[in-house]
Amino acid sequence: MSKQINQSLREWMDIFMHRSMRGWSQYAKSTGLSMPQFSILMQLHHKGPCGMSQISERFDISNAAASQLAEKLVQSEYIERAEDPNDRRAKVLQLTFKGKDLINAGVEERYRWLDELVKKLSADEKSKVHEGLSILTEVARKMENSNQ
Amino acid sequence: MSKQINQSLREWMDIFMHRSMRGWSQYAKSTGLSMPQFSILMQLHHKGPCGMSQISERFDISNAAASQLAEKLVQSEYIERAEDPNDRRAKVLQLTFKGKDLINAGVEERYRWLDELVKKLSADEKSKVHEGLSILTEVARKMENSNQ
DNA sequence: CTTTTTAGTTAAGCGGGCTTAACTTTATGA
DNA sequence: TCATAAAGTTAAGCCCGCTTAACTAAAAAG
Repeated sequence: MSKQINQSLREWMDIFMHRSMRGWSQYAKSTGLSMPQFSILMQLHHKGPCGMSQISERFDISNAAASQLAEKLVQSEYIERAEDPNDRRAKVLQLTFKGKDLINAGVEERYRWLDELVKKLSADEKSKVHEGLSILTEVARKMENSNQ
Repeated sequence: MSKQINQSLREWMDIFMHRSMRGWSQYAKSTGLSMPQFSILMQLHHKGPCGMSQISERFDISNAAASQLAEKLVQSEYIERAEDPNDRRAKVLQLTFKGKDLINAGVEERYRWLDELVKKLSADEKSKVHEGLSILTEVARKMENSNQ
């Protein structure tokens, strides 16, 4: 049994990860942004506003590199860089509307692929998939939160 | 019902994609390879041996760029570049043992995270997850194959 | 059997990401 | 309060990926 579930998780991961990584990098390319720049937008989308140092930690680059990347994103109006009211040394980075639109369009594209999948399922299959995924998602979320 | 399943697919995608993309890019970095180089290894891992032109098509870069990237991977012994016996203009790129090891280690790392997840599930939950994922994987595989 | 097309390589040059080093400004602590 | 640490910025310089252009060699087409 434990063998079986591991097997199905692995197959699923191989297919889905490859597919979606390809999708994201193609989308990033189509926007004209480099992967590092695009990844910062994704990070802000996923985790919300943060400071410059969180970016450099998250991507394991120097503060200088983070600052330069952020500068470009500010120039192209995908993010906003404001002074942190609690610490005037620090900055708060967050997506502008333009930035949010860009990411959301990418997310939608990915969703569309999922929708195609769902269309091919019977009602019974849908409910089984739903059940399985809900379980997985919930436990994954718990793990993410407890790990930090 | 269709609403529900879409919802669960989306939540799941948001969490898992973010997590695994972060994992892969950190792993790529830890190997000392650039993302473009690493992606070529992933592609060969996923789809098997192929020619230079398939690489340039897949990543939407020029033949020249593909050739240069491949050259570096050959130099560092992650791939092998041989003449195609059926067409002496063409080359066949494939992973060496060293290249396979590198990718497999990354895959294993990702699997380990999944295993952590599975540990937190009850027997009943495991079987439900297994059932749902098997359905999804199968339909996804069919779609991949029919799309090309 | 020539002509054209296809697969790949090589070199020059551009632009981007990253690092280190030097600097400014603000917060913290002895 | 004065020294030190922390958050960001800026500039110089390196490496890398990518493109275009010029090329070789082999296959396909006429």
